[in-house]
Amino acid sequence: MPRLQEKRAEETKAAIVAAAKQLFGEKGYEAVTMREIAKEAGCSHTTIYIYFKDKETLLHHLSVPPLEELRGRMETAASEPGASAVERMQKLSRVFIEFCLGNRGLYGIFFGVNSERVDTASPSSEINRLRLGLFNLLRRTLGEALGLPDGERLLACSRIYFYQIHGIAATYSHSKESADALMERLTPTFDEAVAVLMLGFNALQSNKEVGKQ
Amino acid sequence: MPRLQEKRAEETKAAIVAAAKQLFGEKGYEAVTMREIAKEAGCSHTTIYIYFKDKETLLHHLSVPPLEELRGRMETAASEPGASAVERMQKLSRVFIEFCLGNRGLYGIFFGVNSERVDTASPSSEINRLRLGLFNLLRRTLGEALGLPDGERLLACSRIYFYQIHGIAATYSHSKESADALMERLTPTFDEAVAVLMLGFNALQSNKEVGKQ
Amino acid sequence: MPRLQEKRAEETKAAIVAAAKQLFGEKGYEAVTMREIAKEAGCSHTTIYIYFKDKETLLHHLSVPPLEELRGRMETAASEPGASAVERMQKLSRVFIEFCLGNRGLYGIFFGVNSERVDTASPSSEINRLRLGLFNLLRRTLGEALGLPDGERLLACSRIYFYQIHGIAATYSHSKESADALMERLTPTFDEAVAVLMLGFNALQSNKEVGKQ
Amino acid sequence: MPRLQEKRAEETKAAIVAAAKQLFGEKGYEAVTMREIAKEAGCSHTTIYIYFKDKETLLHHLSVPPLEELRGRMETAASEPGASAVERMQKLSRVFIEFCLGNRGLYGIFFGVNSERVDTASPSSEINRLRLGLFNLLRRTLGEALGLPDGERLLACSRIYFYQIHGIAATYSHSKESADALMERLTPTFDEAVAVLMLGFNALQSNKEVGKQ
DNA sequence: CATGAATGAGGGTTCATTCAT
DNA sequence: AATGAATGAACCCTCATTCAT
Repeated sequence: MPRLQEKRAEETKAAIVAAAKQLFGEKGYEAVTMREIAKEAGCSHTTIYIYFKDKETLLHHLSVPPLEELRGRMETAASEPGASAVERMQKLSRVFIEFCLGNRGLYGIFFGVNSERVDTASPSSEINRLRLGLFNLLRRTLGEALGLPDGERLLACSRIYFYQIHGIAATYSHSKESADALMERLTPTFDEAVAVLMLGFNALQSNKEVGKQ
Repeated sequence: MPRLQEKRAEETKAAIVAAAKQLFGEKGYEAVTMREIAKEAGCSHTTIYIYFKDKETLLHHLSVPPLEELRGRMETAASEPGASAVERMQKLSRVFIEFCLGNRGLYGIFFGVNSERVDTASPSSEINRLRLGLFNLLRRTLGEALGLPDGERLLACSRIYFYQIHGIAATYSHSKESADALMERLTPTFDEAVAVLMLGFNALQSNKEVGKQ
Repeated sequence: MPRLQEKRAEETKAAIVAAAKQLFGEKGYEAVTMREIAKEAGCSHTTIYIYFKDKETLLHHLSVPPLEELRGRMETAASEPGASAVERMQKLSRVFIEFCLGNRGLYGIFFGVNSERVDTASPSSEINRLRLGLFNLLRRTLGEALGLPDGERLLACSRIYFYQIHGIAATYSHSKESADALMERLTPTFDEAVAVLMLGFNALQSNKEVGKQ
Repeated sequence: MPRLQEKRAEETKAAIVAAAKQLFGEKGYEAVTMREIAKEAGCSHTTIYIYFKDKETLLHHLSVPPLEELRGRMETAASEPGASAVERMQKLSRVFIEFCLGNRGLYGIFFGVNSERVDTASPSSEINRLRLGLFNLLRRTLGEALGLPDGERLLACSRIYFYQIHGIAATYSHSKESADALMERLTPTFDEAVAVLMLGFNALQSNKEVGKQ
């Protein structure tokens, strides 16, 4: 009954993942060394290679579950019943922002980086797939909220919307304040940002329709 | 006649700065080596150490002038006569975005960075001062455009505005497309983003005023 | 009933030896890892250490049987009835060459080696013994083929003969072609090499006898 | 006048080359580490990278000059006036063998290895070119000595000849005796080997001609 | 002023080997 | 008997930096 050993192994792996997550988050992918991660995880640096083929693989194993959880939470927020369009978008945005602030530096890895590796390998492309999925979810939800069909118009609005929440995350992703503190302090601002955008989108819409007449 | 030597020295220093600016801009701080900079500048890598204590110092000496130039250009844009409020903000934003995309790697340094080093050294704080200056310029201009007095209200709007343009810069700061190509392709979107925000701000204003009545 | 266990153990050991033999043969000693051997043998890499103190020991335990088999086959070839002297030597050589090419990496270990380790351990000396045995077999057979008594003369001829077949083996021991392919393509050349040597030995003999007269 | 520095640099480089030559020779390419070489050369291991891009480059820079010198010496031997065919071949062979024994382990690198890298890069291919050049020189000289035209016949003879001298080199390339000692002790045998081959080639020739009649 | 030479610290990764189960 | 977990030593290589000229 090698249960005990198995458990130990999973603990080690978890410790590695946790350490890597924290360090990547704090200092960025490149700046973190395998040895640092190992020390933080309380094991030898070679042990990491038992569980992860290399540094990049570690990163990706680290990135996928959180991103999938984020997707789940965003989907929930997007389909919340009995909420106005604006409220839904605000919830969606809060979920996204909170995730980014809770994962700090990792965030930079998810949404920055790697333009040059998009095409190369599979691990990276899985992240890209997830990224794209998030963006599509955003677009769909925004389309419903604005009553816009798929198309250039909606795409442009989605981009603008994405810039906004991406900008929020980016702005605070290096702050020393905790995610909780930031959320508490700034949620009104974030909500207002969403409200402003929605108002603006609608106003633009009206203008154009008026223009058409 | 030490004039000649002095001049030569100035030239060398300028070459180093230019090379570093370009390379940091293209590839980011970490990815550039001192030897690369030296080769691009046409001197030995040891020469760099004559003018700059170390790599980081070089970076900071390098960051200030572009940021100051940016400030200048933004100020010009902000005070352009005979332009509507929206147009002024759009110009301002384009200047900012173009700068960020044209300086890629540098951009990450100006607006990302270094929570842990903000307090350490002085050069960093100069960057912070400049950063703050830019934000104030933005706020002032936006205040004028919206007819808002200084205060919480304007601050919130400025933040939201900043998120937007920061998000734009962040989104494309890792793209492989050239700054020019990106600007050509996306300027309409960027302008629209500004327009949407302005519409939204105004709409919010009206709502509130209506609410007050 | 420890019989069953013992049998299982024998099987495992045999599997390890077989795997190691194949892999060392294919890729050479250094290029093969213990884990590779274990995987090929269908056991854990730690199991290997139950049967063999370390990698080197495994190598030596591995080397002896093939060499003994080679000796057996060479003896058979040497005493083939109803064959001319030249044919016997050709057969003998083919057996040797085929063995070397079929065992590639191993070959280098048998005949290359390790000047610095010859004296260290005993296992090596067993290999040396076998090596010597092979050489003696060669000499004896050649002596019969040439009608030469033991002595300096025969020794010199044997050496020359050995250089030839050793050279053949060495030449192709790094080729990527399979042993079979090489044998098919080059057997005529190898046979001719032997024929040339035998003709040469005989001619030399005649010359000397003529000289004596 | 940086002459002094230049001189120092060349000394260092020479020391590295010498150390690498010795160590590669003693222990083989793979078994030698850059740090070992550096220690032997009396410098830091990073210094090696100033002069040589990487380990393989070092090897090749190390291999080419000796091989070219060998070629020169073999050409001289091949064209020695007033020598019989056999004598010329003997001289040629002695030069080759002496070189191999004098360069021990390096020899294994020149004439063993790297079938798999023949196609990859340039450095390796330069060695291959040299190797081929030597073989062609051998073939040409042997053709003249035997009065054979270019063709399959000569090619087969050349191969057999090459096996012989390659076998000699291989046989003693791991011996602990010095090159000089070996040459002194075994030159008669080597010469005889050549003589036997030449006799054999000629005899074979006669046989065939007789057969044709 | 400017440079080539030289280095130490450290990067990711591999591997034979040991330990606890 | 057999295994998975874990490790330390070592490998090749890079880089910012210093020293002597």
